[in-house]
Amino acid sequence: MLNSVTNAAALSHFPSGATFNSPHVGRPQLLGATRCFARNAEIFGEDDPATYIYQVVSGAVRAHRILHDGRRQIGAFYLPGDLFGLESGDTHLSSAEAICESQIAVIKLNTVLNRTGTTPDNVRDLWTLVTEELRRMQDHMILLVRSAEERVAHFLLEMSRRTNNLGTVNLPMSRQDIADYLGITIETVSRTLTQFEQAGVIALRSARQIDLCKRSSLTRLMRDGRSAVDFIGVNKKVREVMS
Amino acid sequence: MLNSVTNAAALSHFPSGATFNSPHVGRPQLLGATRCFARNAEIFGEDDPATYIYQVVSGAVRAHRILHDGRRQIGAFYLPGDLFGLESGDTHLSSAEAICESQIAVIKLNTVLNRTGTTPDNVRDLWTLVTEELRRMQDHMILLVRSAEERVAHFLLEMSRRTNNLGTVNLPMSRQDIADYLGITIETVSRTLTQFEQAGVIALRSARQIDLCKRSSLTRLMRDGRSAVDFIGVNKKVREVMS
DNA sequence: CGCATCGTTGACATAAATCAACGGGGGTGG
DNA sequence: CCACCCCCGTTGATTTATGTCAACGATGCG
Repeated sequence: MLNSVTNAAALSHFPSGATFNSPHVGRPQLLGATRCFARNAEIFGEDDPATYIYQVVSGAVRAHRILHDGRRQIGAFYLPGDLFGLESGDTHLSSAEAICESQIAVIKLNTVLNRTGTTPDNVRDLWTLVTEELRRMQDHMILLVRSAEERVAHFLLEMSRRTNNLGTVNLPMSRQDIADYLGITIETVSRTLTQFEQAGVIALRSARQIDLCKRSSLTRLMRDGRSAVDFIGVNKKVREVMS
Repeated sequence: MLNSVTNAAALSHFPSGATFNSPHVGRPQLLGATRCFARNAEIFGEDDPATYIYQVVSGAVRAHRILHDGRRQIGAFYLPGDLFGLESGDTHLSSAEAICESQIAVIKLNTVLNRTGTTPDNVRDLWTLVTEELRRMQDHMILLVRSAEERVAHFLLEMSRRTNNLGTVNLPMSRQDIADYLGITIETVSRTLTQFEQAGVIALRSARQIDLCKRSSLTRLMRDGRSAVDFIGVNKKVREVMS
């Protein structure tokens, strides 16, 4: 079923986590076969043998782990162009599910590793691939020790950057997905978005479609920790500024 | 200065983050040259070019990033045998510092990548190396969305496992280091340890030397989220059980 | 022995979780 | 096409874990 027409050099041109300006337009398909997954369909499960690596062709994917207390932590979202399934030794560390109907390209990991082991250049490409994933994960780790406001602002900017990078962000995922990605509750996500909207920083066209009206406010929030909602928010910092 | 007597096959036998039973005893030295670093000396800085990879020979290392608000997040501790400096693309993502006086072995990354690019087996070894680091980072990410009690319990068990795996843990790092690693404050670390001690779960021989008296309590705390301090702690769950 | 650093403890503030109720939009079936 | 329903999202009231501020104590080094 899997058609191994690719090679590692080709792989290197699409490092996991890279930024794509027009994710849905035609781009060379990296891996041989593609499979279609329905909304919420499992692509692979935690502890499944890590036989394949994957690339999103269309749609969106979430990778998650279930915690002992039943909570779900989403480690990453993958958008068209992104490679995933690297976060693994012999078995996967996370489950991966399609967020919406998605086409996923697939190739055997062994094929990649075998073909890679021929030239230093190919090894370097593989190295780039995984260090990109490491970078993404480190950034996410840092995110999880920031305030809820900062996490949501970061999320909006990240989604914008990784999709069209324009003023409007289209979110394929639910509030629960966002909450589990950011390590906060669905209520806090909702409240924070409302705060941003009341401050004129964003506009909610619909729950899944958000305009970034004052991108600079979101960026500033990241940089110096000042609230993006400035004189409207409820944070201590903000109240001090108001008085 | 650097002596490249190693090869990638040798590398594979000491994946980053592997568990070592007797970390301080002699083990084949992986990399050519070793350098000695004083307490708090910087091994490499964030955004430094990622020219080398490193292995702890003796001592201990912390890798950290400084957040915009001045806080410091420690991404990992490295103990004797651990490889580090992999968390990088062209430049390092973190700074690395010696926690105490440490001997660090060093090799040029290029040397490793060039030597690796000869056989598929070597590539597989390199793959193992970085996926180990990915695993460690994912576990750490999960840690950061748990309660303070769970974080501290996890830390104690992790340190025990990674050092002698016996009943007594010797901590090379300060409370501030632990706090920055776990994403909580130094006060919360201290209070949690005191709680554990009052519950008889641990005993503090000194601040840096801790006996794990009831390892099962710590493990249970991780597994089902029940407080390790059981009928003594102050958590809601615990109070419910008491009533 | 004195000092500085590190760690502990206490009182209080606050961000976010929890519990609960309500609203609204989109898809389905009549 | 309309209406109903169900899920998803929002909002409000309250609780709680952890942060913050402050003082004190211990430990080890010079």
